[in-house]
Amino acid sequence: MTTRLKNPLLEREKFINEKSTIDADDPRTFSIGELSREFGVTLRTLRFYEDKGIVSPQRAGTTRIYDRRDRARLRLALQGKRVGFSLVEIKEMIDLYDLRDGQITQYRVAQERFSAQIEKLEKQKADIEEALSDLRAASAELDEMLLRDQQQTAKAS
Amino acid sequence: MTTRLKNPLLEREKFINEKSTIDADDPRTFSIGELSREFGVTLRTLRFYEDKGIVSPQRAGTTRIYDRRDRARLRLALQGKRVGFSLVEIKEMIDLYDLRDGQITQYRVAQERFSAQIEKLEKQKADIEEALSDLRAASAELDEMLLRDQQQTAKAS
DNA sequence: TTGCTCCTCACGTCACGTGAGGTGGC
DNA sequence: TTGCTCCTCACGTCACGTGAGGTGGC
Repeated sequence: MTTRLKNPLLEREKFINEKSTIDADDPRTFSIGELSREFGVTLRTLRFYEDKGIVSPQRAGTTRIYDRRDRARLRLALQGKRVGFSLVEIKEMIDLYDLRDGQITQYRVAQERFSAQIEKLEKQKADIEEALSDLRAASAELDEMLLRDQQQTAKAS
Repeated sequence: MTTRLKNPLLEREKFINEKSTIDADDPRTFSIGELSREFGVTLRTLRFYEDKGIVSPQRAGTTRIYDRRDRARLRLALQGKRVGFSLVEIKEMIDLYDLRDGQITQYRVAQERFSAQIEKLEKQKADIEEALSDLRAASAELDEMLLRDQQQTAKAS
């Protein structure tokens, strides 16, 4: 039997403050407003993520009741977003992770996604660097023109 | 009187091949398909840009006829896009430039837009760098887990 | 007749923002 | 009664992509 696997994104909590421990059996529940405040997202975002199948809160009448699992999935989703995954990609990975059968294929899939995303980000970074050098050059040329223009004006007077 | 001003983005032709000279009085015209091929954009893009007021071709019946001015504006727009300006920002700047009254305030406005955009891009670049280091760390942790997992399996057998 | 180029709707995408209009319990 | 929190539509945003269905001249 393989050991119980942990998701590295779940384990790393540099960006989202979390005081309580992670325990899937904790019966605590949360309102939409509580999660909204805790994670700094709007109510609309939480409802949108429900529409996309990322969270699936219970209902008390029409009011949503989120449990620890919803909260954990939300946390993963937001960390996935930070590194540029789409909500569809995020849902696929979280669902896979939620199966928790510790299959090595799960690692492999995650590794492939991570590598592909790293490549995408590197490409974006290179594009931005190109754009920056273009803009800086254009800006410098504007400065020069302004200068030349002022010199001409001075000479003419 | 001030000297005739040139737009630095217009003068720099590193990315878009341009064999002919720039002459606003040139009577040459272009079909949508010609411009599409020349600039590597779809017909839809050209029609969309017309909708946004970036180009405004004549018509022969229903068929669009683009002139040199449309072509010059399209070129500027695509260069603006490369450095991350929105179509609205692009239109504003091109319209300003098209007035060609050589006002120093025009430089100033352009300079401010350029600086603001440089800051935006630097921010984006920093965000991507953070995302990359997060992803790389997560990826490395995944590798370690896989390794530990395999060692455990080996020990158990 | 076929092929090519052109046209106009108009809905879809992505991740929500932003009202409008209404409910429920303290 | 007021205030707060919650709800469901549903359209808007951004820059197009992607058909559907049709026209016009070689």
